[in-house]
Amino acid sequence: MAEEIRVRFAPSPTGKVHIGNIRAAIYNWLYARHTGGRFLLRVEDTDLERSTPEAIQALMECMEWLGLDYDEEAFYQTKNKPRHMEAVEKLLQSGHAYRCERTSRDGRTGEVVMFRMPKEGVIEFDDIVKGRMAKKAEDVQDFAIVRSDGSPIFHIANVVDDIDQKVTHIIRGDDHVENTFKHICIFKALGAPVPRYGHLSMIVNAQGKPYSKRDGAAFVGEFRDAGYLPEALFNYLLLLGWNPGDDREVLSREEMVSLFDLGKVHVTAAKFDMKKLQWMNGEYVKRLPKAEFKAALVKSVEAEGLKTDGVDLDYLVDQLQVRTKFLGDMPGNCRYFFTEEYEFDPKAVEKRLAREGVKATLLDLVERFSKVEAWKCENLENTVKELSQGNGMGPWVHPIRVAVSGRTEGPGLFEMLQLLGRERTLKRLADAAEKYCP
RNA sequence: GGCCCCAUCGUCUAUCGGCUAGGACACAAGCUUUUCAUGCUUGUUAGAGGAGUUCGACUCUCCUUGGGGCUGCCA
Repeated sequence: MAEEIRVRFAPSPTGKVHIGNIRAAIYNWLYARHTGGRFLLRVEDTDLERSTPEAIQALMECMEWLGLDYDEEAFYQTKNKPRHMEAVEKLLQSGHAYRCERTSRDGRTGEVVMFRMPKEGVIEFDDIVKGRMAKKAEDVQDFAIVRSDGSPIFHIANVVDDIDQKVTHIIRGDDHVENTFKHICIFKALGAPVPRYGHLSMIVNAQGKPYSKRDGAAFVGEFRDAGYLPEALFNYLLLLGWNPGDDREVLSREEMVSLFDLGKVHVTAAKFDMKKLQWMNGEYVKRLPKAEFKAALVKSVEAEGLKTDGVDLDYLVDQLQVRTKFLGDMPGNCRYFFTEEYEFDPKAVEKRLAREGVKATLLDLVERFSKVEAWKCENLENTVKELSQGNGMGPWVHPIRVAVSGRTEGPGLFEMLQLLGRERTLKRLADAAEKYCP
């Protein structure tokens, strides 16, 4: 039987999950799901100040939001400290480590434990994404594995945890390549099998530097709060460094799992393109089941303390879904359907209402619309068509739109009027004529 | 400075020696049209530079240039 593949996502719970980090999680998850292996979570909570229960909670929420479910119980690094120290003891006894007086960068002096690097030979490994990697042992310095306060340092904790969690493939950020040469030596010194490695390129900004919060939204939570759909973020991040080999871009989770190939992940850094993410989100919003979109609409409306009574929501969804790029745009882009306290865009008023003759036009429309028998968009459209006599409906359509919605864009005008209903339409036309027209 | 890695449209990318270099985002134009979108059609834009290998190189090799990573008692 083939060895079971076990990968892990090992974030430090700092309260916010960076997109570069979550992309590593995505690739790990996909690799595990594709190969039928296990995706493990290890919380590297050794930084006691930042590792609060709230931070861990936030991390878990981000993973759940993206559908990154993990197998087995979450592993907490702090709980494995005895094992870290056991390993250190073993290294000390075998001569792979030694105690040493040292002064740290920030001026602390004390006795630390150093790992002894081999002094000759070549350390090499086959990186699943970067290919053959090699480095002369002499180019890697000895490094500390236990602080002067007795606490284990990342390098030893990381390796011991990977051994204890039986991790077979370590898929992590590019910034760890240099560490890998060190870690391989630790695995060997401990007599443990060296796992396979795959190093992921970084997500960078327009300047080619690592993408950070200075460049825009950089944490998963920010995208969630901005109204991005988890599947859209997931899909976009996946495409940033991998593709199925054909022109498909919008992929279902099943397709992703079956097509994903770690060996085809790109070596080069990828620039984060918010515009394309936005497009991707629009694709997912369009594909959302109507019921789901409707639920989001209702939720957003009620969140503002408004009621959805009296509005044909299903018909509104038909009109709205195709022109909504972010669920977060609601209810802003359709607020006027649910309240009489909708805002008027000053520019729209200026251009479409505050003109000579518009008042008469609107009042005339009130007259004509009130005679329409069935309040259906076709009938309303016919009414205006009669007025325009085939010369274009602009002179009527634009003022009506601004009068009833306060804005210049939105669903088809007559669909909009149908949704608003006769009473509200007539009142809004009359009120706007009074309030904004000369 | 030292070590490691990388290099196709503005961006994400296809190409695994045969290329009139394809797709997507963005941008522009057109169609549809009452607006904004959607949808459809079309267009502009790419192989960093130089050697070599080869019948043939974007694809392989080397150099140069440019970019990035690492060089902690951070992870």
